[in-house]
Parts: sequence; structure tokens; C-alpha cells
Amino acid sequence: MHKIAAASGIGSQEVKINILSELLKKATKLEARYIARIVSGRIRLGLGDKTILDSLSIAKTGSKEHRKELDEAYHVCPDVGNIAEVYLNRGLKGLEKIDVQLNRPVQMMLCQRVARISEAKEKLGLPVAVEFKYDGERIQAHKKGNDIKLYSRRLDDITGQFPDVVEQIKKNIKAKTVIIEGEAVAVGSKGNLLPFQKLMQRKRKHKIEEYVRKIPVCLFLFDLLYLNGKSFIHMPYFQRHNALKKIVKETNNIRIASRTICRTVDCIEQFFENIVKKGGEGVVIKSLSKDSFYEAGKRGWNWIKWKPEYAKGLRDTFDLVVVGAFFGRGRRAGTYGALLCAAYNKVKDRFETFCKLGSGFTDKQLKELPEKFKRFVVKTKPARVLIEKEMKPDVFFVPEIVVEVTGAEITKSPNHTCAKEKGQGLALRFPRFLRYRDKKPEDATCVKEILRMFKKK
DNA sequence: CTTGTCTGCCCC
DNA sequence: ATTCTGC
DNA sequence: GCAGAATGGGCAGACAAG
Repeated sequence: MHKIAAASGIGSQEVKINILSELLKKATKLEARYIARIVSGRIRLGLGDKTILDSLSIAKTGSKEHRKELDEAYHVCPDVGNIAEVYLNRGLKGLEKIDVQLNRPVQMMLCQRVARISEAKEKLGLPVAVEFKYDGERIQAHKKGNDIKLYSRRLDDITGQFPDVVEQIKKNIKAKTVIIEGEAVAVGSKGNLLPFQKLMQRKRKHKIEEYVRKIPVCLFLFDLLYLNGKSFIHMPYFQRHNALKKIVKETNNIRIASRTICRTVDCIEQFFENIVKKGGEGVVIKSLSKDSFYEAGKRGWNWIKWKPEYAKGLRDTFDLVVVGAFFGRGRRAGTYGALLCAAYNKVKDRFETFCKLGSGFTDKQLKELPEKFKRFVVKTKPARVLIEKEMKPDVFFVPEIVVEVTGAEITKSPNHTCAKEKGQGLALRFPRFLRYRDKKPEDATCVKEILRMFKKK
């Protein structure tokens, strides 16, 4: 398998295929099954890093009693191997010494969610800080003199992607050593925020400098984890934020994230409405209490995110026609993993795809999918269905069953045919299943309506 | 050289 | 990203 | 509530095939 991984360049695919086929020839049936799963990366054990921490504690003490300490160390030093070595050799004493360290990324703190905005008040009390939630990429920046490193949410080193951000930090962050966090967003010539899809074009290996000019980025900072030799993660949020404000010299390409302090729920709602108008994704509501620490690696209640789509009853939903499906993998083997959904084009009397749908089903609903759709399966694409050639469902359905679907927003799409014009269609971001609808496919949400919603944005 | 297809401890 | 489920 | 595993849209990259 090392040989397979190491092969690259012209002809490498064939080399990989040959090694694998030899391996499979030598294997028993059962071995072959697992070899196939390993190479295809689809082996699932139901056991992740967190469960390994449990097992470490049990190995040493016979119980999970050290799990909390292991967790804390792991969040600051996200390397199970390292944690295991320190813990097994030096025990809790060793773990205690693991602290925030420059050029070793800290697991990022995440937001909790609520169903109603008033719940934020119940959880956090008042006042709270309310921050603009930018639609970009989370970045944790480490500055050690002139040595700058950038890390992604999954803690990958992405310094090479953003030489412009590195330069901004070098010039405009007044601290010798510091760890700060923010959201990188693509911006237009007037400083206007651009969609996430634009920013993603910066996620490249070649022509980086060209794209630095083509798609400028602004880093909106919102936290500080470390300053001049001292960890700040066990300090309250307002203290971290104050320290951050002191060291940032704002420019068009590096700023403090827009925010306000609210003493009422009305104020939160007002700020939120304003942000949605400006094209923001939503807001993050942050605790101002004395124990509002940076909860590394956790989805804690100190931060709560609120997006328009969370408001039940207010959010837009779509009634879409199911025109195809994809076989499921892993725990969804034997049923469909996702349905291909389309809107109805009244003028042309056809169905145009808008999204695939694989989230929001209960296990029971999933299990029942093949039976439910059995009557409508056809081998080839029905004439009234319009699908991109890259989109290849495992089965097609005669348009008949209608599902109610929700999602975050409508985006331009190269993969879907809904309202397609000049090679660009429309798609639904973060789609999820709500329920089946008892209506005719011709009464589904029409393409014109989706186009109108997209333009309104 | 273009086009097609698949992948990513990918980003959201 | 969202969602569901076993513990 | 945590941990894990399903799944989405969409981007650039890396090859293979033509």
C-alpha cells in the first residue's frame, strides 16, 4: 500500500492498479473485502480520535477518569500519537504541561445552534456581543516575529494559499508573537463581500500570485488565543477581544469583524436583519460572562450561531420532484444514499435538476426508499427530465413523487440545470429533506419562482 | 493539445 | 456544511 | 450532549484517453 501511495506521474495509475490487483489475488475473500475498503477509504470502525482518548485512560487507570484531562490536552495539541506518548510515559503531570504553542494549531472553537433567537438570551443572558458571520474560510494565524503560519479549520497548513494575508499580518499586527483567528472573505474593488464560491478559487496550488490580484481577500478578525508568550484561551472573551483590538491596524484587507453589543433581544434581531440585508450569512452571538473562555475543539454554549434558515416557518422551502437516485454506501448500502431532485419548468414542460438530497431522512425513511420508488424506476432518462451530462444517477425515476426540501441559499451551479442560462444553472446549498408532499409533479415549485428568489437576493 | 472523470485526512 | 442515532 | 457516520454544492488538481 505504501508503494501504491508513492506512485505518481505518467503511467502511475496503471502501476497502482497492478500492485492492487496482485494484492487482491493473494488475498482470501474476506481479506479482499477489507483491502478494498481500506484503499477506497471507506472503512468505518465507529471509533474516532475521541474514543482513542477513552481507551488511553482505560489502559492506564481501568476507567475513563482521565478523559477530561486527555481531552483538554488534545484540543491544544491535536495529535493522538503525541498525547498517547506523553500520557503513557508521564501521566497527568505530562498532560498538564501541554499548552498553547506557536506553529502548532489549536483546535477551533465552534458554535452551538438554537431554534429561536430568544433561546440565545436564555443560554447567554444579556448583554451579549453579536458578530457578523462572514461566508468565507476560517483561518487561525500564528505570528512568531516575521514567521507567519496560517491554518484551516481542519488544522491544515494553508500558508501557501494566502501570501497576501501573510503580508497583511506582518505589516498590520503589532505584536511579536501572537495567535489570532478570523474569517477570510473574497472582496470586490469597493470592499464589497463576494460569495464563498469566489473565495474557493483561491484554494489552489498554481497561479497563486495571479489569483491574489484577481480575487483579493479581506481577513475579518474576531479572536486572539495567544500574545507575547502567554496563552489567552482561559481568559474571557471580552478580554481576548480587547487585546485583539489593541494590536490590529485596520486596512482594506485586514479588519476586526463587524460587531455590536446588545442589551435586548430586539437589538440582536435588528443587527441580524441588517447583516442579512448586507449579504451576511447570519450572526454569531457571544457570551460576555467571566467564564466565556475559548473552548478549543468544542461546540460550546459561549458562541451561538443564528442564520435565517434556522427560523422554522419563516424559511423558504421547495417542493421538488424526484427524478433519480444514487446508491448508498456504508450504513446506507442496500438503499439509496441520495435522491436527485428537480423543479418544474412550466413553459418548457420539463423537470430541471436543482439539488441532490441525502440529509434529513430518518433510518426508517431511508430503508423504505427502494420500495417507495420501485414503481417509478426506469433505466434511461425520461424525456421530460433535463440533467447535466456530468450528473450520473444510478437509477432514473418517472417524475411522480414530490418532496419538501429546505436549504441555506440558492447559488449559481455548473452541475444543475435549473434555470440554466449561458452554461450556468441554479442549485440549493445545504439541502435537507423535510417531508413527502402529496401533490402532482406539475404542481412542484417552478423554475421561474426559484429564479425570482435567486434574483431577489 | 483538449476533454472526461475522479479525488480531496478540501472548503463550506 | 446538516442531520440522525446509539450510548 | 457527545461521537460517529451518512449525506449536500462546488472548487482546483491529477491523470487517462482521445
